[in-house]
Amino acid sequence: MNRPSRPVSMADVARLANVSVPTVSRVMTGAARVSPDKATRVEDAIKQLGYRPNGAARALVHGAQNTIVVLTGNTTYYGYAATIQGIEEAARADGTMVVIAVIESDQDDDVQAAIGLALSQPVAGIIVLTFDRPGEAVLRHLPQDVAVALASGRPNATRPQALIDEFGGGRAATRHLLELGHTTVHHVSIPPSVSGEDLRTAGWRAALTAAGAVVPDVIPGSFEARSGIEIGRRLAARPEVTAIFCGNDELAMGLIRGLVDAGRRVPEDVSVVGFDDHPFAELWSPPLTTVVQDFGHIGRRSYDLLLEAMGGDDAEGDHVQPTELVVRRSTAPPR
Amino acid sequence: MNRPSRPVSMADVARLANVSVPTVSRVMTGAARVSPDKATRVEDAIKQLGYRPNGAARALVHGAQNTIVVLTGNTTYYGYAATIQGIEEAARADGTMVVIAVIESDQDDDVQAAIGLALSQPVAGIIVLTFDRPGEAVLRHLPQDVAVALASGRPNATRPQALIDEFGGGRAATRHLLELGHTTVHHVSIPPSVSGEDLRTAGWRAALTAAGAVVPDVIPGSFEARSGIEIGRRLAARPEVTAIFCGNDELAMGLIRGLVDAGRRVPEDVSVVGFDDHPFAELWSPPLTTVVQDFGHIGRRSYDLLLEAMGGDDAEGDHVQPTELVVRRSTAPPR
DNA sequence: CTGAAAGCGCTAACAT
DNA sequence: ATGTTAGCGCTTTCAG
Repeated sequence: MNRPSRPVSMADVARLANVSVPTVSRVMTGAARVSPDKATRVEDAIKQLGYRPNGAARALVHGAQNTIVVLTGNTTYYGYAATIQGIEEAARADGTMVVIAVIESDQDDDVQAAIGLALSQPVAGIIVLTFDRPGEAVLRHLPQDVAVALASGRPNATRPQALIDEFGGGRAATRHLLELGHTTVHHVSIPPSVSGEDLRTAGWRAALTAAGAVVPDVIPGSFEARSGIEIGRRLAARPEVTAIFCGNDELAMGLIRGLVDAGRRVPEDVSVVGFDDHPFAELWSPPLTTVVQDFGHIGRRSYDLLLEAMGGDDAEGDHVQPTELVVRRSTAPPR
Repeated sequence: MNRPSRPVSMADVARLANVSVPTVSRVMTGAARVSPDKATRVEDAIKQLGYRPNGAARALVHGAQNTIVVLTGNTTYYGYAATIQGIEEAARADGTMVVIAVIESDQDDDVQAAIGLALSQPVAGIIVLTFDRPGEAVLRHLPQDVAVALASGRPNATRPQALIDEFGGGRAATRHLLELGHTTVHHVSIPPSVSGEDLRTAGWRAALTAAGAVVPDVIPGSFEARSGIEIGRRLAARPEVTAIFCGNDELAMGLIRGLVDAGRRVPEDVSVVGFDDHPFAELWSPPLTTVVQDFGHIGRRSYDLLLEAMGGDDAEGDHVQPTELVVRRSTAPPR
């Protein structure tokens, strides 16, 4: 494996093809016409030397145009992974590279370190996934002089964002349960991204209030199924709990698991609704009623918004992506 | 949102601090001592101007040292996401940026385009996730003059790689089923990364052969649960099928779903083993017996190997990560 | 300890 | 059409 003495530069190509460096550049970029004769010589030389342009040099000349950074939470969570996949698809179609920077802490110095590292790259713009606390922390530390777009569930007045209608989703889920005849709906929440309440929870509360139903205490959960299991076991002991709306599908699936383990039947004894339409939601037993959101679309959309922002348009492209309730078999009227 | 006229450069800082540009550089990098007086002035100026170093310029000077590229398949698959997470953690601890380039096609031109784009970045090295066909295609197109490490399931003589013992895992899963008393074990395979057989399948075959058991035809599946469901429904009609080893957990969970839908009980009628230990495997009903692999470890390990390769060490660091069978409740002796 | 000068690889502007 | 010159922002000599 002979590691190279020195990478092949444009000058090497020029020398071999017997032309000037700018001519090679013109052949590469197609910025100006080159005589067919020289063009061929250049192309041969490029092939022969295995020349690849140096992105750093290009970026130096006209400020990076083809790399963006995605600031995200733990990418093994389905929502992040799927959103990033959407961003990546859009970017790839555009010839843009995507740098992933994971930020798992909301400590100021961690966040600042990550941002600093990301911005020290030749970067054209940033997409922040603000689905959680670290995401929100990033927003507080982002310099003003970079193009930014958000993919998020919480409206933010100051940045263009691809927004999921979390409020509407939470409300729809709750209404569905109410319409089935449940007197009230309990709620297991995901950790809020800012202090206070996340919007899924707010939608739940609004639906309950509008219907004049009792609003039970929120049961705080994590993002993970494991916490759902435990909560399910606990709730199984409370016969008055007949309908539960969970902040995400992992929680809901875990909850069902815990409920069933403890002897409750779903949906006969307890109805459960999730949020996200995780790939496994449909395969769960029972198949999970949930709020569908198109993460891929959100990702692609946030990329488009970033492009606009990079173009200097101050178009506050608030675009709210509607959610849709999918009724499967984890919900039924109370007995 | 006043987008800046021009980004702040080191020269701006130097001017404001009344020092020369190299002095600012020295303060930033700590490459040489600077008088405390000037150092303070420089630091103040940096803060005041919100100066951030330009990575492209740095990369131009001494060839990118702090960005690596990960070439991967669809990142919404758990295995990829978890491996990438491992790489990212190791890289972050090291102050290295990670560029994700997704390659979903194994068409030569798609692969080449993606590689070209990735390498036009100022990149120090590449990690290729060769769990699938596109991953293997990448290997054929990778230039010789970049540092490369692989995270994969199939040994490759020419590159350092963090290797999962897929063969051993497949064999262990099959043996387990045989030891329970099943006369043979059927196999639903994931798509092989190269023509021929993947190593999970090979391990299955070896275990069967060693035990003198009949080797049934391989049932080809995809990576997704959906295909498992369909196969499960079909297999439910064959009472002689009492034990099935699936190429991954998604397939296994779908398979169980299909089996149960069609009236077969798991594990009473049919035992099922998966591969990967997907986060949901444990939560499935019944909890899935599976082969655990530590993707995070593989990711971190491949990063270390890349570092060695970048250091010029030709250490063919073949490191085989053992797999471990976890027996849960989806397997039992045949009736 | 510090500034001046040179150069990383490329592209844009200017002359031919 | 093509070569020459300059310059992107930074680091690294090299003087002093």
